Amino acid sequence: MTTIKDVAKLAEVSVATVSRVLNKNGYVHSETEKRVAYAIKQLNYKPNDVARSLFKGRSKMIALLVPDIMNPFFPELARAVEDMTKQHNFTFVLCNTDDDIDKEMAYLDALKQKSVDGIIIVSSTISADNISGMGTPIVALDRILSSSLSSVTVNNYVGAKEAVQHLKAIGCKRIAHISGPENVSNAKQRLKGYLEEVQDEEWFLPSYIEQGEYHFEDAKEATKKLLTTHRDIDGLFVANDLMGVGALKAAESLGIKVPEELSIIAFDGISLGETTSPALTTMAQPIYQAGAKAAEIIIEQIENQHSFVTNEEFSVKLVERQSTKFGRSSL
Amino acid sequence: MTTIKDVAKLAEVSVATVSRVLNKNGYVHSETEKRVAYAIKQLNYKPNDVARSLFKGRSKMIALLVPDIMNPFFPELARAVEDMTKQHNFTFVLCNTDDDIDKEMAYLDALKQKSVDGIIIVSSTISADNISGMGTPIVALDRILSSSLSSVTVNNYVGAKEAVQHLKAIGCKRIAHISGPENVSNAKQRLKGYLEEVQDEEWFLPSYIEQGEYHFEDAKEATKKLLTTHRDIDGLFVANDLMGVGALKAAESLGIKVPEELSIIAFDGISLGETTSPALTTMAQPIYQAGAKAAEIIIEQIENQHSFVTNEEFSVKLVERQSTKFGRSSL
DNA sequence: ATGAAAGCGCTAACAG
DNA sequence: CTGTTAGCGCTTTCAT
Repeated sequence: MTTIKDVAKLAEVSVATVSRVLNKNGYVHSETEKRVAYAIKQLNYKPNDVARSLFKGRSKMIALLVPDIMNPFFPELARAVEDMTKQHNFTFVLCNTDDDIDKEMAYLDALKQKSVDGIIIVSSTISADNISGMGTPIVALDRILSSSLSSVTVNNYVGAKEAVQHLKAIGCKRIAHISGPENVSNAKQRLKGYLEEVQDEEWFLPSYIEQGEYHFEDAKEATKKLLTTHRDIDGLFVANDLMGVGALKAAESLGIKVPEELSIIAFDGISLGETTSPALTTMAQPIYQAGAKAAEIIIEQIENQHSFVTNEEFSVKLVERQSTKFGRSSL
Repeated sequence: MTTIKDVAKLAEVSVATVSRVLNKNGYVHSETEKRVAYAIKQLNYKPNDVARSLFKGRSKMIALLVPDIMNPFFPELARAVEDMTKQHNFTFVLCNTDDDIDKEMAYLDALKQKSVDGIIIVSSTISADNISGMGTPIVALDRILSSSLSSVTVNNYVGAKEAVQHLKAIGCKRIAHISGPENVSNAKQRLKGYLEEVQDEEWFLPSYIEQGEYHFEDAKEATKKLLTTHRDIDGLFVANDLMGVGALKAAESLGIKVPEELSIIAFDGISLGETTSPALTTMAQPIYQAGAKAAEIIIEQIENQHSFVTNEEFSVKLVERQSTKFGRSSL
């Protein structure tokens, strides 16, 4: 491995001078600089990041912790964070936590020991205590962890209301909800939005709500149960797209036609929703923008050494595909 | 930040002794050990990995480079690598390359500068020259890069043949192929397997092969083109599942019923194929096993400092779902 | 404009 | 069994 010493020797200067040209700071004669640059090229020298990190206490790394890398929502989000971090010359590290507090803490520890500069985290189990005194900038993404932490989210409550309003608008008379995990802030907000829209309807029953994890299979089972007990449901708002395709499958297996007999709308706007038949109507989040924004915030905090709490909330947008159909009121 | 010195001071020993109990090597009196352990707990001390890495020249990190994190195949693969590396106390780093040689080289450089211990790479652009003299163990996964490199793959050729044989067995008379990128080794093998099965059939035409990237949209377009020019095709072998769902969508948009009028079989066995209607028949790879095996190999190479070339090839298995249907011969 | 030297936190001889 | 010390490769005062 070639080190700064080798370069110094070849260029016949001290290591300090090499370091100066490497970091473009301090004075160095243009002649000397040329010699050093030449030596660097000659030896194909690359500075050792580890040594640099040790001295600086910083590593030029940013990590993203996500609960489930197999849910396509998170790769899309990760993609955005990756692009933005790379653009600012940070190395991007993606960590999968299974929404398991132990894994999360293990990662947080490991990352701290590696002098990671900033952490973006999607979590529902971490509390403010867990991260106080980390000494590393942290921003919450997709889910709110604590009011003392910067966050980037979408307006889940309003989006959920709009989803239900859409179902009403196309003529649905009995609207049910497959909700997400109760400990996840965005699932709670989506449920709240749903409730706000339906709780005063005379047809509403608490059993119109079926809960599941943010997984395909879970949603399939939940939907089957729901549709079996309530054959009169003609509209379904599902907490996210991954569950939405599960709901689609469940309806199919029960011989219920979507959208003719049942309209389904979900939430997220991931591309998975475009691959199904019928394609899934959804409240689309600006996923890429959200990820990019989180990255921007963390980079800002890192580079300016501050920690103002910023809370960014994007809004979601109805994307009509084939799983909802206008004119149902004529049934 | 609390360092080894703080612990030494509190325990009233030298830093060497603290280091000894930390690494459980060398002799240390059990009394002293207790004092040190107590001090460590007291201060909640965690050794600084950066300093450790600098000294050792190793970082306890393993990286996986994948071409497209948005293709669900890779998160599944990543999941396996992650589990296995974590199990051996390595930190796992996932990098997205877009199959772009510049990004790949940039990552390889960055990872080397961070003293990453081993790299698992899924690539079709990297050549042996690019990685010779990296000094870091590398293993190729999913795609073969060079005969001098350890690799973990599946038997694409045989799998492809079996896929076509399945279509024949259920009575397909005109079997076409949507192939993957021509520079990707597994796509080439799958194409070869297809050709081997069909080239001597009297109905075979070169235009029964349509090529595309490993993407949903690409496959959709390719399939539309294929099915529009050849209305007599009744069997379709698609290079991977992501493209397979694209093909499904294309057939739907042309009003061609799957599997009644057209049987479709793809390759990979990712869970995406279970979410569509009809669900996708596929040649399933042991994705998790392959990822885990690649991780095992790299860990072996790291821990035993050797670099025997190992080539592991798994076989694939037919998973019949709804996009292929028996009894087509009676048409 | 340049070099010498201290030190980031840790480990591994070496000496006792 | 324990402490002293020399680095790992780099950056940054502090001299000159």
